[in-house]
Amino acid sequence: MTLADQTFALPPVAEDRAAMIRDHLRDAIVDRRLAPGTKLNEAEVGTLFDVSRTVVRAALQALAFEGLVKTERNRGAFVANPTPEEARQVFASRRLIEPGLALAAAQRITSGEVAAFRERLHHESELLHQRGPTARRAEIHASGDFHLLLAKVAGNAILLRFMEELVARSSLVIALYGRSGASSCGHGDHGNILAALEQRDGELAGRLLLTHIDHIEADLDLRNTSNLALRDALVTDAHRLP
Amino acid sequence: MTLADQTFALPPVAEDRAAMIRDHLRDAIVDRRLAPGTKLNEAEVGTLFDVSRTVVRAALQALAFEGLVKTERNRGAFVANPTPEEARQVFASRRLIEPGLALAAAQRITSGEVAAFRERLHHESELLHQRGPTARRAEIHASGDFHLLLAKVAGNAILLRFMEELVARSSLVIALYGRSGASSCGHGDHGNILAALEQRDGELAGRLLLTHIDHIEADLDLRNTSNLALRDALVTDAHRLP
DNA sequence: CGCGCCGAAATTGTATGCAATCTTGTCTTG
DNA sequence: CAAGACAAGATTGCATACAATTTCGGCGCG
Repeated sequence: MTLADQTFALPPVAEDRAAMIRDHLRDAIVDRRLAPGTKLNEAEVGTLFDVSRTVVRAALQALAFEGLVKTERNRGAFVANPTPEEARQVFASRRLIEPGLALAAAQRITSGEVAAFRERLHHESELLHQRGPTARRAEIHASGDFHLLLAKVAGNAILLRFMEELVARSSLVIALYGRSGASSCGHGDHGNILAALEQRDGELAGRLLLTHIDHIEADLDLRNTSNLALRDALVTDAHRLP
Repeated sequence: MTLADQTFALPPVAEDRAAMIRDHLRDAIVDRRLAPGTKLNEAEVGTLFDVSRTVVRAALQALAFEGLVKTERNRGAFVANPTPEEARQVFASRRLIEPGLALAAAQRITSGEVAAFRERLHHESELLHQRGPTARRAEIHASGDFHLLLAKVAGNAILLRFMEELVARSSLVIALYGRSGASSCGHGDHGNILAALEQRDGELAGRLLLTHIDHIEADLDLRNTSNLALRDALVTDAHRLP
C-alpha cells in the first residue's frame, strides 16, 4: 500500500552515508576529476558532503583497501599514485583473471545479458564519436564497465570484487601513463569478445581478452621510473624524507 | 647506537593499534578460536584490547573488507559464515589464480626462497605428527602459509593480497564444512609442488596445485544448503527475517 | 644568501557523549 | 496459554572534543 511504499521510499536516500561518499570519491578518481596525488583532507571532504570526519574516515579507509587511495599515518589520505611496477602488476593480474572469467561467462551467459552487453557497446561507440573531456571520462568509465559486466556474468562474487578493484586501478594507471588519451579501447575489441561469448567460445574470448589487454598496455609509457618518480615526488610528497 | 635502538625499540609496540587488533582478530578467526557467526561486540573487543570503540570499528571494517567479518547495519559485526556457494567461489578463485602464481614463481624462485619453503614444509610435517587442537590450528595456519609464500615468490603484490584473502576465507570454509578435521593437507602435495618449482617447471607446479585444491575441496561437505542453511540460521541470526 | 631551528596553525588519531535502532523480558489480551 | 504490544536495557551510528603529530612561516646564525 501507500504506507509500505513510503516507508521504502524515504530512507534509501540516507541509507549508508560512508558508502555513498566512498562511491562518489571513487567515481571522481576513476573519472580523473581527482588527479593522482591529490590530498583528500578529511574536514574538507566532510563539509563537502555535510558529514563528520568519522564518516569520511570510513570512506577513505574503504578506498585505501581498494588501492585507490594511499594513507600515511599522521599525514592523511592521497589519491593513489601507482608506480610503473604497480601498473604492470595490475595488468598482469588482469591477464591472469580475465580469461578465466571469459571461460565461465561463455558457459553461463544468457540472451538478456547479451542484450545488456550490446547496449553498453552501443553507448561506448557513441562516446567514441564525441569530443571533449566529459566524453573521454565517460568513455573510460564505459570501457571499464564492459569488463565488470563480464565479471558479473561469470557469476563469481569474489572475482567480481577483485575485478572492480583492478578496473578502477587500471583507470588510474591509464590516467598517469596513458600516451594517447583515447586509444584505450578504440580497437573494437569489445565487440569481438562479445561475439565470442555469444558463440559460447570461452577459449576464443579469453584469447581476445589477452590481446585486448595487450592493446591497452601498449598505449602506456611505463619506461623506467627515474624521471616519472621524480615528478611524483615533487607533486605529491616532496617534504617527507628525513 | 643504543639511542637509535631505543627509538626503534619503543614505538613499534604501539605503532598502529587498529592494525594490531585487526591482525589479532584475523588470527583468532583463521585459527578457529572464534567460531563463524560469533558476534564481535565493539565495546567488548575494546575493553579486551584497552582501546576505544573508534579503533575497534576501524579494525572490524578492515576485516569486513577481507570477507572474514560480516557487518549488518545497527546490528554489529559477526565472524563470517560463508554459504556453500561462497565456499565454491573461494576455491574457484584459487583454482584460477594459483596456477598463474606457480608459473611466475617457477621463473623467479631463488635458492634462499627454496630454503624458506623447505623450512616451512618441515614445520608442517612436524605439526602433522602432533595431537591436540593447538597443533591442528597451527597446521591449518602453516598450510595456508605455504600458499602465501608461493604468492610472495611470484612477486605480484596485488595477487598476494588477493591470496591472503582467499587463504583466510578458505580456513573459515574448512572450519565450517571440513569433514575430517585433518586431511586438508596430509597428502604431501606441498612437497611435490615445491619440487616442481625447484625444477622451474611452472606448468607442472600449476597442475599439482590444481589437484591439491581438488584434494582440499574433496574433503568438504558442500551438499546443498537446506539443512546446513537451517543450522546456520539457527546458530547465527534466527531473529532477522521479517 | 643559504640553512637549520622554533613556534603557531593545521591536520590527523583517539576517546567520549548523545541520538537512533535493535534486543529482550514482561505484561496485557484474546 | 499463546501471541502481540510495549518499555527498559544494550548496542551501534555519528558528531564532537581533545591530544598528538605534522606542516609551514619566520627568525637567527653561520
